[in-house]
Amino acid sequence: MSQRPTIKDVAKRANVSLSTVSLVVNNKSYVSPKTRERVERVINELGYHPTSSARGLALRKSGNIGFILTNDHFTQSEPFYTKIFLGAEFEIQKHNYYILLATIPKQFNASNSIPRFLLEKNVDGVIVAGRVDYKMIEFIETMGIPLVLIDYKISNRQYSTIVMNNYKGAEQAVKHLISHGHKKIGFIGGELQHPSIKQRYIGYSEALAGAGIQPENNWIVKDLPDTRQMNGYDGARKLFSKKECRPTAIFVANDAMALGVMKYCKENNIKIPDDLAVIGFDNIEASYYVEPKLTTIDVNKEEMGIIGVQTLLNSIKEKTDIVRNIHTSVELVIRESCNSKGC
Amino acid sequence: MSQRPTIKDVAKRANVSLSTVSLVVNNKSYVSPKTRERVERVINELGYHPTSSARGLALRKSGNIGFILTNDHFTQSEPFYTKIFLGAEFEIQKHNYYILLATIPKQFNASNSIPRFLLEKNVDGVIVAGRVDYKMIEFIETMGIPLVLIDYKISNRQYSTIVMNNYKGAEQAVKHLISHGHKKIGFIGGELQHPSIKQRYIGYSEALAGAGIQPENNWIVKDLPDTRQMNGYDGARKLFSKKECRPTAIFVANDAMALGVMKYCKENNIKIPDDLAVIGFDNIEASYYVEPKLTTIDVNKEEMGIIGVQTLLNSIKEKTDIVRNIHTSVELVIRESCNSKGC
DNA sequence: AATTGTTATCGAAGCGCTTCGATAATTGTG
DNA sequence: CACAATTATCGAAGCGCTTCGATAACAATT
Repeated sequence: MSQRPTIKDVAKRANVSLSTVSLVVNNKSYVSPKTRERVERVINELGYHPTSSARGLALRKSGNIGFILTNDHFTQSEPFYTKIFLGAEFEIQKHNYYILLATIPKQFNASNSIPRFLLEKNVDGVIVAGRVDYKMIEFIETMGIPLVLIDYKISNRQYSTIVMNNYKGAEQAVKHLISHGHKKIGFIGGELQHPSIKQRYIGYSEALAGAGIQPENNWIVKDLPDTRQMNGYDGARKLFSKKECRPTAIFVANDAMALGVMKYCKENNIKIPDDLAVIGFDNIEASYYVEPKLTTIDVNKEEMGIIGVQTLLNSIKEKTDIVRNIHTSVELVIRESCNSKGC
Repeated sequence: MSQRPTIKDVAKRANVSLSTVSLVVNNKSYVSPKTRERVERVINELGYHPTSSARGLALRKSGNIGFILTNDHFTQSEPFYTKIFLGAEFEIQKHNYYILLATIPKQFNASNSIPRFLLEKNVDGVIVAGRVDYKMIEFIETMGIPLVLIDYKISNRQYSTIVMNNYKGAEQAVKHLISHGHKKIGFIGGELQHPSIKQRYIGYSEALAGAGIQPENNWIVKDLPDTRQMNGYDGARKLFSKKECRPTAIFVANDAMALGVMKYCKENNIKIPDDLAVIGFDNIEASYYVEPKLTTIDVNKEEMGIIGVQTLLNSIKEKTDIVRNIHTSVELVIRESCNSKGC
């Protein structure tokens, strides 16, 4: 079984020195077109690929980046983080890096939760996806490793961050409702201290303001304890308990709650979209299977991963600590839940 | 900013040679307890960790193993493969390896679907999870890299394989029904050419035989085109269209179809578990949320990952090509869908 | 006391690559 | 045409580790 070829084999066969081969491979410095071409041919003939550990040793770089998330985020059935990871994985290939994935427990514990690649300094940078214990972030910071956060915004601290454009998504949703003639557009949401939800609420408010609509207080439910489906149900009940001047459309802060709203409507004979238009946010899988299909805002998860990688790689290249905050794109997906004409 | 310590720093500080430090770290050969202790102390003081690329270069091993699955498997909402990966990741840490994950398209294409870690020989072994294009397998084989398949059995070929114990699971399911007094126990399943489903059917048959029960043909539907929910629904319809001698219990070959069966029953006023006991297989998330909660067979996904890693690491250590076929454990989870007394 | 075996430590070579500085070949300039 | 500047190639050192073979110290056996 022949060993895989090394740079030496290539050099010998192409009748050049090791250095020249290396220069060709990394296309650096001056190499004449003839020799470059010859070396490249030999590389193809032999199927030569540089060994990453040798290269890593010489360059004092690992060629890896770390990807950290909590294991409950990773295994949740909505493949949100999985898709972010997929985007990252896709992008990283182009840059000839590898991703080392580490899942950590929700409760961080310095003695056993630290990914080995950090201890061994086997990564040139780290992506953290989703909320993790802040001590984890601190640890990475003290190691001086470039860091990018995806879908996790830490206020008061300066980290490069990739988040979806919640504001714009909300705005689009509301504009869509307005374009259908709706004027009485309600909002249902909870956990307003959560930055994403807050941005969605702001987007809602400003879109209305932009259209010259002054929302009434009883169109709005924003004191729900969290963003689960049952709270959407409760929110709808609260909202419809007040008889006077009901909204004809509702922007719900996420799909899970929107499903709850729809459930309430079904049970109370409120027809969607005829009596009430409903629009959600997130484009979870269930939003497609519910009856009627939910119109919602899609988040480009893969893009979040891609941009995350690009941002991290930039931070690795430049040595300065530029902090970038990026809002990734968001898209209205029109289905069946708000086809009504507003009244 | 002080560089991270190397083996040299440790040696100097502990007043020994590089070799001795290396021997301590890998605890090989003879080192006197005193020096060992001293070296270890210095290692802790400095926070020394060997650099994996240097080690990899010297040992001509990467210290990585590759984990390959198709991207649709990875992103499906039931986190089956994700959990297998998680188990693998958990186990690999103990052995000081890293996992490099690569997702490949369903349609294999030799020019761009080959994970980079294979081309660069940057892995010491590979795990393939779930069905992938056979050309992928062949490619790995020709590279002479140790390989373990998880949840993917290829007949006629000899690969180490980790699959759940479908036979035993089916047997347990049927025995559970029998223990509730059921004698007329039906089977609904499709895609019998699929090895897992086939094993489940065999387990069903033999469990009945073992109890001295001769199943009647019209208790059994096994010609469904695939294993999706709607086929379970259809299967139930077929089964209940024949009036004579209905089963009092059904073992459905997977939860998805079981859900379909339950839907049919609900629509046709067949009460579960009173009129009909239903048991599924897989323990998907929805099986917990359905009404009544589905009794089913749980598959230990993490264990599959763990055993997969152990098996692969064994193959890497021994140079011989021992082929191991392992059936991982499976567990009855009793919920609400077969609490009836059989008639 | 001489011989053998065991235990402990070390020096040096080598793993496959990058890169600095030296040198050689080529081209451009006045 | 002489000289400088540019382009092309190479040798050697070094990245941080493992390991072979040598040597030394010590213990056990005749």
